[in-house]
Amino acid sequence: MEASTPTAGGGRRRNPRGQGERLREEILAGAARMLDELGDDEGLSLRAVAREIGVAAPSVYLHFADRDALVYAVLERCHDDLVATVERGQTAAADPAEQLRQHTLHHVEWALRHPGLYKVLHESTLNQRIDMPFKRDLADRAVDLVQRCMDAGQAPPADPAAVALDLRAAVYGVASLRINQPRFPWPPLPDQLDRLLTKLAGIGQVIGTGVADSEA
Amino acid sequence: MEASTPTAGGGRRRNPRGQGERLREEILAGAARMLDELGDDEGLSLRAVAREIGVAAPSVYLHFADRDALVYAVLERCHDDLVATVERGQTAAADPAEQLRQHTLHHVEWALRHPGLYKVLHESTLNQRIDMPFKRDLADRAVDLVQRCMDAGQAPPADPAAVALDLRAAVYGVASLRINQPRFPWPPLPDQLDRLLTKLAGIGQVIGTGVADSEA
DNA sequence: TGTACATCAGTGAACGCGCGTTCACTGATGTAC
DNA sequence: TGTACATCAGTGAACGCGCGTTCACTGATGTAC
Repeated sequence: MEASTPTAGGGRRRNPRGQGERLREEILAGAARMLDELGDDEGLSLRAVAREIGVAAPSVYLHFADRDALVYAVLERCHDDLVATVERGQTAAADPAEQLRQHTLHHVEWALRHPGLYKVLHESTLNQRIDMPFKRDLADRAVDLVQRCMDAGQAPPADPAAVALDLRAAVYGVASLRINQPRFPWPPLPDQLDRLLTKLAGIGQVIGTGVADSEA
Repeated sequence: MEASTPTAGGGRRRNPRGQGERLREEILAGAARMLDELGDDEGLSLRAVAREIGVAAPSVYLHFADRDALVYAVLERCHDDLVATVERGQTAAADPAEQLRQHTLHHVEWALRHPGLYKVLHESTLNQRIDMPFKRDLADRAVDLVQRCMDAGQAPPADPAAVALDLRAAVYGVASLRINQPRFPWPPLPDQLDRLLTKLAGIGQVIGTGVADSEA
């Protein structure tokens, strides 16, 4: 009922006093949308973002120091969303192995749902210019899950950091290849991920008997 | 002795009649150098390439229809070089398993030597715009090697295409992560690759006894 | 209740720049007669 | 041997464009007195 529609009729109403931060949100959302379409941070122009949300170009400077700061903010928020999605996806899982499975699956599914953003997050040249400490979050959670699989006897004992690292490389590789070569006839995702989990972490194998049983 | 130096003293001598193709080579080499430094095809400008090799910007059009055509040509040549390097690296190998090992190792080492080019080859948005059939070459060779490992009893029998696909994802993931996050303390490359070959393809395991022996 | 002032949320015009691409040209070298 | 012509390997100037960033500004809303 409150007529707070800011983008009614092509025009944009200025935010009320004290609500200047709303524009920040609009800029972030617009930039995220455009980055996801572009798949490359070099292609994103400040002016295009301003145009997209119906604001003058200099207005962006009210909230971001420069283009890099804007892209960084988008990526931080973007990574938070990825982590939240992965977390949500694994709450229903009964045991560590199933949690790791869901973690991996939801990670790649998020990537395929936001291919451009995933690319920018992991492959943009911004990575070389400045580092993004928030990225360690997801990596740390994966190490933790692998550790818990081992503790629960659902994965053979090994160095959890090394196993998680190999898993990370493979899972990222799967996501990135599918995004970058969308025309290639990739096999079903869950099967491939289960195969990788089994082979790289020993998930799904019966532990301690020497018998390797891999039934779908 | 022949004073054919084309870039002596800051100036560039026009190529002799019938040797117009030489400029094409210079453009390709210059563009490759710049792409390797940029790591992103969007950042490459035609004018910058021309400037780099000391030629007027319109001269590029004598050999390439537009910027995309230039980048495509660089990437094709670049992939050929990668394949040749990998091939050369595996000639000394005694058996298929060692060939696969060398193939993988030289692949990633080439990537780390030419990080920007590897990125552009696999991650540039040009991939979405046009496809690069020459890329299938390396993938096909990997499938072939896996098949031969299985035939030689150096890897457990399985679908070679699936095994090669998983290996490809993991190996690409390893290379790409190391390139995109150069500040991360990655473990030694050969160890990680051997681990992946063992786990994903079964290389280095004793076949047919049920005993999984993984000794370095 | 009035009014001067401060603050907030932006805007419009302008700057200098590098870009992709086009166009008509230049000048050296070969070739036909 | 001479000369007109064709070809080749480029070039210089210009076009229109979108970019990041700056600057002084505007106009609505709150606040002190």
